[in-house]
Amino acid sequence: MVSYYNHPFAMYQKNHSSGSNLPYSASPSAAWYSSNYHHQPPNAAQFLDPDGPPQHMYHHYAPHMLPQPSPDWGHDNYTSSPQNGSLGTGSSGLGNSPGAAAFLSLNQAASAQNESNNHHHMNDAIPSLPSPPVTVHSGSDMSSPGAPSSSPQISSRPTPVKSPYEWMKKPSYQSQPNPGLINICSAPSLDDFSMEINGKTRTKDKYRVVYTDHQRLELEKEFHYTRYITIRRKAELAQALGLSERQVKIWFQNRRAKDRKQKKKIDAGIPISMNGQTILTQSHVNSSCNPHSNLSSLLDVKPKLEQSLHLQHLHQMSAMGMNMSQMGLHPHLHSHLPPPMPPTSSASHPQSSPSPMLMN
DNA sequence: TTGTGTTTTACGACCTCC
DNA sequence: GGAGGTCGTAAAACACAA
Repeated sequence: MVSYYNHPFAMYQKNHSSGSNLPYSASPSAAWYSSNYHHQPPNAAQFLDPDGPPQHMYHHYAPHMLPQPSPDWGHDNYTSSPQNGSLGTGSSGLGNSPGAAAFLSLNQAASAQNESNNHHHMNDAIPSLPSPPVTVHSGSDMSSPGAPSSSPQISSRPTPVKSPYEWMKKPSYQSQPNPGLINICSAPSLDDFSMEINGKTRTKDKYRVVYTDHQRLELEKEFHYTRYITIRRKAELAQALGLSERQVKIWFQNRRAKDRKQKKKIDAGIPISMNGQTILTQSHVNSSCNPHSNLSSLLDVKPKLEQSLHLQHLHQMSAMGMNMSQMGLHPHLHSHLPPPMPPTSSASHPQSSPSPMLMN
């Protein structure tokens, strides 16, 4: 079973083929293997100095300071109106497919990369975005404060679509009118939120909320910039997405865990396949210096185009010698070619590796 | 429709660091 | 002590086959 459903970049594409349990074959982990896995977590000082990370922190990650991908990169077109069901109906001239828009954005980014310099990828994109589910509580570290309303309509995901354009008709689960307003108006007080489940305190409203496609997209994009988000970026992202900082933090933790899990699968020799086509194996990981391996991260951006077309375009870009920078992606995705294999010890055995806060 | 498997949020336990 | 890390797990949400 292959499900791209939950992948923020593939949120519009449902793959109904069987053969793999992985949610997306060219997973972020794949991208990570090819570009990021050698990075170590920044230390505490880096996190704790939002305004002045050490110089090497910029080397590691500084989307605020580095040339940013074009704001078009998946934002303006198909994430422009995640709350009102107008996903993909933005200004893209490439049909109404959000994926197509996303893909177009990549190409636009390639040509407009210079223009994207000095732009913060989130700050550029987010302000124009509609309000995501609004955090109810002023505190930034509450549990699920930004959770969508308990309305089943809001919390349920979009109905799986059959037509490539079906998504245009059906509002996403998060595309209900003013979910944030619902949150604000109907959310119980903090004291009313907790309840006991098997002796554990959980939120009463929902055991867990389902993040909107837009939220996951932005989180995923941020994750591709860096596996370890800084305090500053965490706050920005939380505010931009209407999540609490705690939610952002936990999302990154879970995301890293997911990466490790997938890495273990790859290390175990379990190929990651898509549409019955094996596209990521240990050999792919080992050959991460291959230009195509950099492109593997782009496979996360699964547009609503036919995948073959998508892959074709990627290969075309590759053949044209287009690198990540030219496509407007974050420099460290391409400037730090990793060793053939990521240091498995650091990823899988935290006890045997330096703590993130040890890293300097 | 139902059962099963996977993924996604969220948390607790425990760790290190400052 | 508080921050954030990993690890393991619970349960909701979801996909898909029977």
